[in-house]
Amino acid sequence: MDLDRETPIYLQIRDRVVEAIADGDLAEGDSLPSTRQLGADLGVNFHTVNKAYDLLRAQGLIRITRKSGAVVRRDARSGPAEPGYADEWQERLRTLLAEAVALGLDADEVTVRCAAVVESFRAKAAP
Amino acid sequence: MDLDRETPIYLQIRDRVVEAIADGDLAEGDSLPSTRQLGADLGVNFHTVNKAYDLLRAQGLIRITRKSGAVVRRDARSGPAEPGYADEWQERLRTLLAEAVALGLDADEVTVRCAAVVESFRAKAAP
Amino acid sequence: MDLDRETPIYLQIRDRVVEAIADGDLAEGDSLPSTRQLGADLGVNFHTVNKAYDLLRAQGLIRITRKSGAVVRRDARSGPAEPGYADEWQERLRTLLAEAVALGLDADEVTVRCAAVVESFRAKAAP
Amino acid sequence: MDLDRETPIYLQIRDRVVEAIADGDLAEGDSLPSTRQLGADLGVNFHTVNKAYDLLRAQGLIRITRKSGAVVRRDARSGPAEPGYADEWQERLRTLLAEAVALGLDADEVTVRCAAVVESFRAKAAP
DNA sequence: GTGGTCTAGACCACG
DNA sequence: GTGGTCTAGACCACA
Repeated sequence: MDLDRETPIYLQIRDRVVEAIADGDLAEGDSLPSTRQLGADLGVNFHTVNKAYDLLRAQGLIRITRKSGAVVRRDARSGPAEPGYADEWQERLRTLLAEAVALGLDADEVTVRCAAVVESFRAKAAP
Repeated sequence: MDLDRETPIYLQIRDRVVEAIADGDLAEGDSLPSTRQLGADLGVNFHTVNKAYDLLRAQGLIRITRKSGAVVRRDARSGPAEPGYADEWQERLRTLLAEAVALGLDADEVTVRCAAVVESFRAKAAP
Repeated sequence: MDLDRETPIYLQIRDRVVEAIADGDLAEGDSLPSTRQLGADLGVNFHTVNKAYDLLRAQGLIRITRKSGAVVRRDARSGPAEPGYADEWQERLRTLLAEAVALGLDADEVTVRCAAVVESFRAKAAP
Repeated sequence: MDLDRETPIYLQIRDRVVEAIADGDLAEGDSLPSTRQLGADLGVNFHTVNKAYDLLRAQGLIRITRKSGAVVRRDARSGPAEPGYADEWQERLRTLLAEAVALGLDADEVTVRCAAVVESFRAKAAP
């Protein structure tokens, strides 16, 4: 977690969890650390962790119970995405790719890098 | 331009300009509307447009002169990206793709959509 | 800070911070006053201070977080400059030195004064 | 003259003239092109050139008469600078050098580059 | 309590 | 007529 980055900490935490799920490091049913625990580990306020978990819950990636804390609710194998999500997501993808293209990244280079990222998820999640 | 969105207006404006450049709708040398003009068109304060333009200038995409206003300084054909940019960009790409994968978008589906977006840029910019 | 000067206030603020870093009065990790605080101290609007800090961030000299405000991110000891920066900078140096020479400052005098300034940075930063 | 630069055109014109004097390309008594002529050559309004000449006159580098137009009034050999000028100039020098140092240019490197610029003036002006 | 965003209006610099 | 600067005040996001 890079405390001196422009993206808010709670978003960074969410992003790391999301990537861990995509990587297969976190699978359906796995428990996340308690907010206080993770907050202590990262050196941030547990409210900040709370906010990140809240976001993940809102997206349906985890569920939060008083008893067992935060648990991964879905991963890459848990079934297809919600209808409509893909299109909304592609809008954001389009914005991100446009930036790279406009700034001079070759179209082929962009494709290659997309493929590389996807492969990194596939490779780690498959076995 | 969606004023009721969570992303700041000035970022939305920047994103639209970046996409227009990637699409080829804006090419090197083209003029952008004046800040006051675009502000009036969008129903936002010209300072907000100013901030968007300032960001675009900081990224090297446009140049701003008092005389001719904002002019596109580089497009997809203007030469390679800054060294190091691609890697920084890929970090953000990884985060975005991870979200899709975690939420159940098939890896192949992700690849296909990346390719589709890239092609849309290539198709419009090429001819 | 001279409010009745031709150089914009926000640039004067930036310059003072840059000089403080070069002098070693501000070192990596040091905090800058909050924008509202410094604004009040200087008798200027906090937006003006904000603009100065924004410039410093764009140059990589400080980082800004909502929590801890503005913090010095690099000083003279933080490693080499960006490639290409030195040449761009030398262009500006050439313009400034040319003025002194044209107005009758002896070439030796110019050299001596350059050395004196550099030494003042070295002396204060070294111990 | 770089029309798409952040520095105002009239300042760029002034800077080029100042450098030409420091370089010895323009010597005391030499004539500058008429404002309309130079404006046409550079593709800018002659009022803009006028403003540049006005600045040069204010600094005492040229004199302007209706009859002979703008003429170089002093160059590097025309005698010592005005008292007090050197100190005011050094303030600006300090700001510029501080930036380089803060951004990681080595103190020795700065000294070397200062010397290189001074030498370039000496070499061209001497013979 | 910190910075971020947005609005609003004034005046100036540039060309 | 263009952008640049500065002021001012409001509300929100973050920690």
